Amino acid sequence: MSELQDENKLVALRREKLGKLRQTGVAFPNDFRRDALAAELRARYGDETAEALEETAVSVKLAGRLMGKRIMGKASFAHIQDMSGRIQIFLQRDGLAEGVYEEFKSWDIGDVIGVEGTVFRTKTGELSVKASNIRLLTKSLRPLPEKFHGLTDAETRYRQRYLDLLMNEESRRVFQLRSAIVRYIRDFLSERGFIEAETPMMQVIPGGARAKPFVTHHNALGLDLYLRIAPELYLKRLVVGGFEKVFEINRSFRNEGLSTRHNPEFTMIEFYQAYADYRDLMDLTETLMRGIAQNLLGGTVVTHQGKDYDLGRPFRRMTVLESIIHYNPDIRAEDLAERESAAAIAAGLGIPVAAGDGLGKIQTEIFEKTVEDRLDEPTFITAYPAEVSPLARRNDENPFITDRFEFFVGGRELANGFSELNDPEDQAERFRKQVEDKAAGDEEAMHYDADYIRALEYGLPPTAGEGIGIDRLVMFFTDSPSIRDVILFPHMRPES
RNA sequence: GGGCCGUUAGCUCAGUCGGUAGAGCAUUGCACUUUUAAUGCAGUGGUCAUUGGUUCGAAUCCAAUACGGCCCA
Repeated sequence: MSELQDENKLVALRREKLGKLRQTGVAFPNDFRRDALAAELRARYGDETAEALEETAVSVKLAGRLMGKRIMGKASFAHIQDMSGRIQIFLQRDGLAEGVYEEFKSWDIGDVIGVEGTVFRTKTGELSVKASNIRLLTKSLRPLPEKFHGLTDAETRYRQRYLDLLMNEESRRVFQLRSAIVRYIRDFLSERGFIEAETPMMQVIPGGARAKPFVTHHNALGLDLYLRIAPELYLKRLVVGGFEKVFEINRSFRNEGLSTRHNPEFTMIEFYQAYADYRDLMDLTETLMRGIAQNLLGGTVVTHQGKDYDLGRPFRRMTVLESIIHYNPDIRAEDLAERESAAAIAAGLGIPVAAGDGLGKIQTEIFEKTVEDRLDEPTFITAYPAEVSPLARRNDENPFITDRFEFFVGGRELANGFSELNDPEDQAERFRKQVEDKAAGDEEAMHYDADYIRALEYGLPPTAGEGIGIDRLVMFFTDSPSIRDVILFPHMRPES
């Protein structure tokens, strides 16, 4: 059976129409130029009366996709949608050149058309364009989803995002807001003197995070390479090189499962500032979060999954240990201070404790299990154990912990920052510990990065750095329950 | 990786106790010069995810597989 016969009849019919277009001229013309967008017309003429519009009779050229068609004999209404939104067009047989109206009647919903006409207001008050000329610019062969219910099937929305964007205003809003958030962050840092950098995504030694990497292969070099799990170590090399304020917004890759919070490739911003510490970055983070809300959402209150979060109030700050005790009134500080008693608490919570796990690791796991998802209000958690923070600077008073924070809101970690470890000998020691862990079977443990140590030996100025998960940040600000709703093309298993 | 749920027309969805497959929208034809989920009349459209099993008979019951969703790890 040929592909054509096999095809849906709706498609076959449209393909026939395309065949006729090919015979009569250029089937896919690209000589139409528009001079207006739907939303611009609404903004400029939305408040003008029908009489005023009729008097000025403003001429416009619009282009967009035909999204609705109402034919009433010798007159028709239709809606076209462009990147700014929709607007109605009105056509009368006698207002168009000979035969054009009949052509229009044969066009299909989904076709891309160009319209010339004048702005007016209909009897029912809708701002519209009365067409004086109309052209088919791109024939659409496949029928769009239904006009009223639209496209709701999650799988189709993710696999065929173009349909989702075409049909769902909410989806357009999410990705427009995502773009605005990224731009805001870029401007925010640029205004503060940060330089934007692009560091390798293919790395010989994957570093900067605890995660399993993807492996790829370079044929000419005969070399396995890893897709980066974080840009961190390269950005700090740039600080060594004198880029004292530097940032990067781009993809990292982690070879782990998929969920509503994890996509194998995800976008992070990391930024580093010399002569600053983790407290400076907490302040900066607070300013940034508040700024996004105020500038892009119009106020400091963010609604996420049915709850309101006021980013206008100062964010709560507490240490890992304080938070454990706060959320677990039955756990005593003394019991968290010794490995043995802490391990007993962990065991009681069903957390598996390995022989090699130190007190810091155990504390962190108790924190993750009993506190993280309850950190609803915007909160900085500080004082993470050095054991779980192999790149962070130790606290001056208490070397067991680091000068580090994570930022949580809505029960999710959005950011991780710390004063950077710039002692090359301590860093080398911690890499060696990671290598031991890796040898003992910890697949997420870090590699020893000798070049990074060499860079530190030249001297990394005292620096603070931070990473923010852009996808999760966008989830929060766009009220999206799944990371797939904020990634244009989320990872899916191949079809069939 | 585990548990639960889903997959029926292009889209959104019904489908009772196992008895030859339904609606709305879209689409086709006709009518209609201010409609907006246009309207009226008449049509077309199906590998019921896939494979196997049970049965006289399977969209429906059973099993496996694929893909997806939610929850858990």
